[in-house]
Amino acid sequence: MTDRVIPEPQRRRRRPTKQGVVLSAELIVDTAIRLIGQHGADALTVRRLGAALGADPSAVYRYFHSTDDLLLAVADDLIGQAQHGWQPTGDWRADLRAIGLRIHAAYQAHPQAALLAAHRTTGRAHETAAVETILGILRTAGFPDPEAVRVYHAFVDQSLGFAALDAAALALPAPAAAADLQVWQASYARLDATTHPHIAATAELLTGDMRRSGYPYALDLLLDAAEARLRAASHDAAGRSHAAGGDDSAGDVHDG
Amino acid sequence: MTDRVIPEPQRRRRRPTKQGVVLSAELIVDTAIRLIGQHGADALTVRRLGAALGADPSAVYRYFHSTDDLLLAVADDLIGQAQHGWQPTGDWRADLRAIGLRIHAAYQAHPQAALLAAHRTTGRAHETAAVETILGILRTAGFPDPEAVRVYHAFVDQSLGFAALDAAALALPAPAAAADLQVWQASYARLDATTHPHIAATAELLTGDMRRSGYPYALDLLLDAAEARLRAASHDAAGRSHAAGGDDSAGDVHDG
DNA sequence: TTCTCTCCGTCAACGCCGTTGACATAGCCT
DNA sequence: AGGCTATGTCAACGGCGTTGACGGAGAGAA
Repeated sequence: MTDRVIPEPQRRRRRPTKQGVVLSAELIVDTAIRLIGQHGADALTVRRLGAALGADPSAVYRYFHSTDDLLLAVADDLIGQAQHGWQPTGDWRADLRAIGLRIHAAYQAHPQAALLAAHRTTGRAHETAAVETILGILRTAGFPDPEAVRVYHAFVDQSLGFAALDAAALALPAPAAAADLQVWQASYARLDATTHPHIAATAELLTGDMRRSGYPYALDLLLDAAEARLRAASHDAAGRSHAAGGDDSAGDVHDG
Repeated sequence: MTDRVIPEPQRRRRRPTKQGVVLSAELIVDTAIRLIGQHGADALTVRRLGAALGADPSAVYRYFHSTDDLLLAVADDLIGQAQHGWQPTGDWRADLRAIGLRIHAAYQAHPQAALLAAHRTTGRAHETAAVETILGILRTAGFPDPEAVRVYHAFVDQSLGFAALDAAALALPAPAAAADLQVWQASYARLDATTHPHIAATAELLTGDMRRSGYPYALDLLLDAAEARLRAASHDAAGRSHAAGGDDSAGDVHDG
């Protein structure tokens, strides 16, 4: 059997399962998300999903080609969730910060799906809308196009990178997650000060900080640097009509 | 059987397998990395690993408690590869930049393994050495401890996040990778200028920039911002003994 | 209403997987 | 030379994703 899936809009017959449930792709996706949220990432198996649905596990294959296909469908929901209800304020820095935090939060909410989604380019409506929004914020703020594109790239990939990293931590099987957390308290907090003086000196700060995501701070650093480059670019443009463009590192803010 | 593992340094008897191979933790890790690199992340199963080693699959459990334990060893090995042969120059910014690029490069060299390993905290020798080195660079440069820890966290997670993201792109099956790349040229380059004006205006720059990793640029932004905060902190410390600190976060540096 | 077609839920089975208990033997220490 | 035990091997368990075959149920046509 090469393919037992019929696209959702073409479905006509809805037949209840033995336990009286009427299946649909949406119901299966929702149930999968609920399963992951309630019992952890490793709770998502086709057999358990079938049980949670009140259907034979193999019925899922009438709606999705594979578990990967199902997870991508879950992921597709995510992109929309990150943008849902957002409104621009006109302050480019505040807007970018809000978008970054929303992306991060949306992926944290469904880490298992985030792991698959973070590194794919879909080209679908939600994604292109986000790209357009972010680019628009940067260009309207006054970033020259080449710089806007570079900042866009850094911003998006940093957001997705952190999202995937933090999601991966959340998506770990329970014992592995516990082990990772223990490492900081059990291992790093007890390293010898003679062999690891810097860790020993900051152990308490470290264990406190590593509990949290490093993303908000890293995001602020990125926005700091972008703002500095924006100022340098506009000073350049205002002060001189002939060339003197911001070089690679934009090191010098040669103005008052 | 609760535990059949004996720590590597305490091993005395080395007994060849039926096929004449003398096992060791190092050999198993190397074989695992080779397996992953040759046949993808899914190729790492205990049974296949045993076959590749020329040993019974269960022999692996004489060296690692579980596959997760083995994976942590793989992760630490990658960290070790990144640090191998590196020497500090004394210039904190150049040193951090070099370390970041090395981490990124080491993971790119084994993208399939990087996907599995990038988000784990191992607490093992190579990892603690790297943490100690990076913290040392920051504290020696003059970052106050709380700031040093935050910058460390942002720096490391940024490196690992980008490494994982870029590794994922490299590790995609060939057709999927081609599809992802095509999206930028086929989909984004042809979006309607009326619905997506910013994308349309920068399409050429976008397709050019998205080919490359955004990490080097993002790293420079992070170092820019860190340098600015370092300067602000030392000016504060030098110019004023009473408080008046930087507004944003980093409020109290009641140290020194 | 009845007939027909085919969708789709179900069952059973396949071949993987990680892991573990029991066993045997080879290598080291005395 | 002999014993201890570390360590490689074997067999088995329960779980996994997936698929082929089947039959009952729903919808449209007459």
